[in-house]
Amino acid sequence: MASRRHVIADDLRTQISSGRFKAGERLPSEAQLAARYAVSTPTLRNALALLQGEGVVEKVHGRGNFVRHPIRRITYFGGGHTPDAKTATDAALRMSVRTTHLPARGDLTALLRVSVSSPLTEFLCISHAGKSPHSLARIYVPRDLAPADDPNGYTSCKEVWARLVELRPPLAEVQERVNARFPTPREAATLRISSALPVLAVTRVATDATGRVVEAARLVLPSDRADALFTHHTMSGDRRTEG
Amino acid sequence: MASRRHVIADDLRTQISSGRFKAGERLPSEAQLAARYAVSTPTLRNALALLQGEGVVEKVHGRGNFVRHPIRRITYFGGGHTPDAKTATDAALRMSVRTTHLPARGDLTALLRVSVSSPLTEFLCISHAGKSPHSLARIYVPRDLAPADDPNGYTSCKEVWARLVELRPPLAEVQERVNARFPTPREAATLRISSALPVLAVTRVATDATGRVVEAARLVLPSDRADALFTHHTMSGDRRTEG
DNA sequence: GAGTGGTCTAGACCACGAG
DNA sequence: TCGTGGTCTAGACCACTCA
Repeated sequence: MASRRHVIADDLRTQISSGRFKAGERLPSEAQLAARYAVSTPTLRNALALLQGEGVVEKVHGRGNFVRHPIRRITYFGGGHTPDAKTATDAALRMSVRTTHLPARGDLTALLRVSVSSPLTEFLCISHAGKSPHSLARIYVPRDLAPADDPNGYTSCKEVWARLVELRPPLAEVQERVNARFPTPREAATLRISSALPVLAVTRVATDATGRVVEAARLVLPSDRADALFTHHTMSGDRRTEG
Repeated sequence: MASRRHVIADDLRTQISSGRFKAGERLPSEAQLAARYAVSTPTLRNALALLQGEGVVEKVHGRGNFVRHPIRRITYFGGGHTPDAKTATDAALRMSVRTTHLPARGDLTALLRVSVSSPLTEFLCISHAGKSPHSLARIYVPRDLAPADDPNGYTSCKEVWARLVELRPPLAEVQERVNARFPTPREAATLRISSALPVLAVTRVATDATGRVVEAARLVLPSDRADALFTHHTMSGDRRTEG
């Protein structure tokens, strides 16, 4: 009982992996493909949406559907690594930062465990690879732990993070909650992805030894270009409950 | 530039959160809602798909769309916890296990770092809450680390895991790769979810002190009912690269 | 302006669930 | 059998990209 879109997606996938369509190449237009498979455009688009979700195909509005270069995926490393350590592993990634000051409100108060209107600093980080954005991070820290405004502005993410780490106490715990969802229209526009492409949403909360939340972050990773990787080393004597 | 489905989804969401539609209640049929909002059925279904992705609405084929009971989400705990520890946190969860023996093939050989046709044992675990399935796990272990077949069969997951843990050396590292994708048709049927609902896919690889892979697992968590949570404790002197 | 994908329409037919 | 959701059709119109 395979639906039509799956049959078409399977056929295109094998044609791509067999080299019939090469990486970076543009596929025939959706209208042509629909005619070739004798289906309507919505059905063909559903098939392409499957391949897009697998990271095999990339849709670009107004230009066409393109075969993705294989495994140009970025990996988010969880477990205490900062974006700085993350980007260090992939030098090809550019990252832009925008700093804003704002009062705590809504669910941010619960995340950071601060009272309403408590002063916060937001870092809006967008990483790019080539011309298209790859991931989006909104990082919140209490104002007193954020670097003072630099009249020159911070040009690089690295610079901001170096100052941030200077200011704050060592982290004791990093907790990351991960789920899959669709992007908000705003996120889809910022990341230039289809709103039908699921994203990996990571909510990261870092606390110091006193239990104070020193950083909360909301990361949005498009599923077609990013994974998250969590590594846990079991120390001797630290065997978790396994029986 | 809010698309129609987002407007409708927003309206329904506020009606639900305001108590206009109560938890467990059935929404009007899609045809009725489409008429009320003066849109076509596909558009209304897109709006419902958004709410379904948020876990606000649950679709049941042949019966209707239902308002979900709030936050009946299960959490997958990453970082060295086994399913046993996971289920212990939520006693309401039933879990069924099916054991199969199979030779290593395809990407399983790479995951477990064994040669092709190397003997493996697969545990297919499906957790249920109430009558509907909640998550799916395929766990693979080398045959020599798997408990021998019990003529009585293992009735509970707990029993299987107790035997499994007896047999294997203590874990040294647990690595979990997480991404978001759409379920395969098979997964969608097993979990009784729509194939348009994204799932959280976790690939877990556990190695012992010698570097041998003692367990590989593929977990599928429907995004409307499950999160994954990773907690990392920074030991003193174990400050990760942060500068 | 030509060609592309993005969204939507107003139906059709099939598959599922319950009485 | 009936009402439900699941899938699909054959268009339409708008937004974006590029020459």
